[in-house]
Amino acid sequence: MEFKKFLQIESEEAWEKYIPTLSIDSVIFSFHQHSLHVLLLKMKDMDAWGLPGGYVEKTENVDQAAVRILKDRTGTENIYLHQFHTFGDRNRSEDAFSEYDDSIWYKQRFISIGYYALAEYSKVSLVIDEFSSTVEWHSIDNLPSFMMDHRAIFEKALLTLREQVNHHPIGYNLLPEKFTMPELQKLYEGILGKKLNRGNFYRKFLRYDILTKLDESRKGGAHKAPDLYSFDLEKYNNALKEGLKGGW
Amino acid sequence: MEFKKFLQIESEEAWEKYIPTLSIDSVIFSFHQHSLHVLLLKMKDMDAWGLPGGYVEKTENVDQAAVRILKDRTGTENIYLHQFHTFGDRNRSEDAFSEYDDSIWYKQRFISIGYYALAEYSKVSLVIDEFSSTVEWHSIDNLPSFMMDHRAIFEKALLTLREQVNHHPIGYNLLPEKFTMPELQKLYEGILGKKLNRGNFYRKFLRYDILTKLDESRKGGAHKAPDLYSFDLEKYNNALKEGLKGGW
DNA sequence: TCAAAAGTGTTGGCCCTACACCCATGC
DNA sequence: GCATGGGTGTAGGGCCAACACTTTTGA
Repeated sequence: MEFKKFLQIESEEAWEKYIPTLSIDSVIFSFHQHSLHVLLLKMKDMDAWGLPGGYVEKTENVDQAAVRILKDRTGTENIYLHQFHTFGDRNRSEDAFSEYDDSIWYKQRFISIGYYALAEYSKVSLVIDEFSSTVEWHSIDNLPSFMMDHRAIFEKALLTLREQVNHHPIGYNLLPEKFTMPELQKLYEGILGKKLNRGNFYRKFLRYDILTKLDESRKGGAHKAPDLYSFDLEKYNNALKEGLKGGW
Repeated sequence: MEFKKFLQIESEEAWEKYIPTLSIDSVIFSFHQHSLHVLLLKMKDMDAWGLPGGYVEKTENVDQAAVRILKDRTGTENIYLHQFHTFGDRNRSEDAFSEYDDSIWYKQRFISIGYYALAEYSKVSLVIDEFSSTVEWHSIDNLPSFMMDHRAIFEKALLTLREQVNHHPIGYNLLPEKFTMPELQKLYEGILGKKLNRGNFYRKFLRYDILTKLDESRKGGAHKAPDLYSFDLEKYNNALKEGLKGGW
């Protein structure tokens, strides 16, 4: 019963500090081991996994709250963050905390503002919170079962990412400073959920004229060593204003 | 002072009925007289104009609330409605109702969920509410000054419309059943904020293969009578799933 | 030397741009 | 008939898919 007691105490503080009825859920993406990953927490007294989230302090902007929550979980606030949808169905959180008293903060009806974040894998150090027993990256090709409507929130985030891939600096924020064409292509295939033609992808991206080819290649792997590239940030940002041309 | 008294009474009801801190603002678009219009209200004791809005009842879904609010203002609930952004800056509503007591409902800090609506002009009959002195369509090329952050909310709605023009049934919902190519083009030019080449627009849209050419033309105007078209709803919806191809 | 991955060449088709031309209508 | 706007023709270029070929690497 120790955890229940803890929740009771936290609950009292929450009513003082936060805007009621309102929460934030973050879908934090990263890219490593050839695939897109999403950050998930396992709650201490639940079987299912959930997205990292939090609440909005009475005196802070909603966007600031999202940054704060993200920093608490990843140790860094220098992460690309974008609001994508607000989830307001009446019953979306009603089955959680069913064994608790109705007056507990966590048992409210929450309207949740969804943010997606694009994190560079190597720069993130995962931080666990008091509510969770585990915090882990999960490949989006192999996800566990989610609590409440978090599956739908994740799906909506991925769909939004897909729609915005030509207008937002998605490649830049998910890849390390230096990367190869095959890595970039894998990232795009993960976001779009389909295979792309290798040669055509290669040339299409070069045609955008937003990459700098470096005088190095990725040694160490088997087979031919691929060239390394980085983004030309000025050209990249200019191109994104108009949107990268052509569909996927 | 009659209006102030009225607000006091409404305020007490509001605390009972609605989720606190949360509001909805709607950007209702229509198309007529060759240009995009947006529905605006003038508050009774303010100079500036505002977007129609409302609050979420404690027992309804947020999406349902948006439909209800829209119906109250337009007399119909058969309107395309889409959530586009949530506005949560701490100070966004702080200068409104400054001469009222802090305990009044309307003086809370509101986080507002923005919806855009696409209304067919001829099917809407404007309904005024008790807070407003005027309700009017305004051409987006000639807008008055707005209250609070409603200008930013409108801009964000228009930008979203622009980004989603290939994925959402925007033409279908803003035009009457039968329309001409020049009308369709004007609509697109209004949304995109730029002129398009006539002949190329014409052929590009025909190539989508989502229009039915009718055996009629729009008589009565000067010059050559343009052909009338309507959307082939089945083909249209299929095409939108993948998104209409090509940029603007 | 061989398989596999990376880089590059090639070809035909489609769409886009730009501009030009014809057609229909009200004045 | 003439100005105006609507419908259509056309030539050039760019992008794209598909596929094949060459190069580089580790085993």
